[in-house]
Amino acid sequence: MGSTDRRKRERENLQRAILDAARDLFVEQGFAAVSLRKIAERIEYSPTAIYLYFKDKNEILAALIGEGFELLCTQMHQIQIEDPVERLRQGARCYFAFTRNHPQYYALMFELCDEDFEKAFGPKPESGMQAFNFIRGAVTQAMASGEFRTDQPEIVVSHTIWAHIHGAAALALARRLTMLPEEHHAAFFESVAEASLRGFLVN
Amino acid sequence: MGSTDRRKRERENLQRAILDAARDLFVEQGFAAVSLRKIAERIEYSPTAIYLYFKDKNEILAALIGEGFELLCTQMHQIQIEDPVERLRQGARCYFAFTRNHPQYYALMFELCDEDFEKAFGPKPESGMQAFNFIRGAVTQAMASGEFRTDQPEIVVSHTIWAHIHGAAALALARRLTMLPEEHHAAFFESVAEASLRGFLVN
DNA sequence: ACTTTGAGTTAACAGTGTAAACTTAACGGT
DNA sequence: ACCGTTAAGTTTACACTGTTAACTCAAAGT
Repeated sequence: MGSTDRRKRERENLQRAILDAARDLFVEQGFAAVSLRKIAERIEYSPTAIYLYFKDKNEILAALIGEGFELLCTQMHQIQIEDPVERLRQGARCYFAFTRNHPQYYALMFELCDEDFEKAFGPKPESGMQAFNFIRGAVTQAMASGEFRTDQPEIVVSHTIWAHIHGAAALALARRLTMLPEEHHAAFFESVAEASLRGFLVN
Repeated sequence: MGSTDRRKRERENLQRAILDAARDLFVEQGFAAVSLRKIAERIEYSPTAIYLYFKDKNEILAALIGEGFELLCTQMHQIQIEDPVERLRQGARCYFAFTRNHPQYYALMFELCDEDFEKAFGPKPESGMQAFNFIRGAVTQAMASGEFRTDQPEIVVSHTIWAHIHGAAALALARRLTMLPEEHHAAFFESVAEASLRGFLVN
C-alpha cells in the first residue's frame, strides 16, 4: 500500500514537531511559562491536537527527559579508557560538558518533582541509571585493581563521587557560581573532578 | 494610644498567618500546585486580601526563602570549633541535618528560577552568602595553619567543597538515592563530609 | 458629626490545562 | 462508484489560575 505507511510517518513527524517546539520553548521560557497553546501556535495546530499524541503536558516533559538521558548516555559511552581512574576523570569532564552544552536538558532532567520522575523512568529506568552505572563500573574496577581503597562499600563510594559531580553541575546550572571569578571556572570543574577521586585513591 | 499599636500587631499577625499557611501548603503540595485561593481559604480571608501584604505570589515565596536562610545560618553559627577542618566536618553535618529536618525550606531555597532568586537576595544578600562564607572562613584558616594544601586558590577550594556538600543534599532531596540501601545512608553522608576535605589535606 | 483612611471584599479579565462533542477527510470492502 | 468506519483535527466548554479595579464599611482623627 504505502498509504498507511505515510500516515504513520506523518504521525511520527507531528510528534517530533511537538517535541522540538516544546523543547525550544522550554529552553526560552522555562517549563512552567510554556503553555500548550504556545506550543500549538508554533507548530500551527490547534491546542487540543497535542492530546492526540501525548496524554498531558507532563508526558511531553517526560519524553524530553528520556531524550536527555539518552543523549547523555551516548556521550558517556564514547569514553573508552582502560584505566578506571582516568575513565572517571574523563567521565566527569563529559558530564560537565553536557551541562554546559545542553543546560536545557539538564534542567529538565534534574529539577523535577517525583511524579514526573516516575513517569520518565517508569518505562525505561535503565537509560536513566546508565550514567550512574558508568561510575559504579569504574569504581568496582578501581577497587579490584588496587587503585582505590576498599575500606568503604563500593555503593557508598560511587554515590559520593556522583554527589560531588552532580553538585558542581547543579550549582553551575542554578547560577550559584557568581562568587567565583570567570577565570577560575575551568579550574573549579577540574578541581571537582580531581577532588572527587583523590579521597579514595591509595596513598 | 495603643489602638494604632494593635492595628500594627494585627497586620503582622496576618502576614505571619499567610506565610505559615503558604509554607505548610508548599510542603504538602509543592509551590506550583498551591494557588493563592488555597492559601486564602486556609487563613479564612478572601484571595485578594493577600495582595495587601505581598506584591505577588513570588514575593511570598521570596519571604519564605529568606526565612530558610536565616534558619540555616542560625544553626551554622552555633558551631564553635577552633580547628577549621573539624569545623568544616561539623558544618557539613549541620547542613545535612538542615536538609533532613527542613526539606521544605531547602527545596524552596535551591530550586528556584533566577528572578525569584534575585528577589530573595536583592534585599539581603548577606544572609544567603553566610553559609558559604562559613566554608570560606574555615578554608582560609586551614590554609594558613598548614592543614590544607595551598596549591589552589582558596576560592576554588571553597567552591569545590560546597559543590560536594550541596550535591549530596540535592541528590537526597530529589530522592535520587534509591540505589543506596537505607542502612548505608548515614555512611554516605559521613563519606561525603570526609571526602570533600581529604583531597585538600596535606599528606 | 463629618471626613478621611485603610483593611477587606466582590466582580472581572486574560490565560491555563484538559475533556467532550463535533467535523472532515481518507480508507477498506462491496 | 458508493458507503460505513476510522483516525485526525477542530471547536466549544469548564473549572481553575494570578492579578487588577471598583466597591464596602468600620474605625480614627479632627
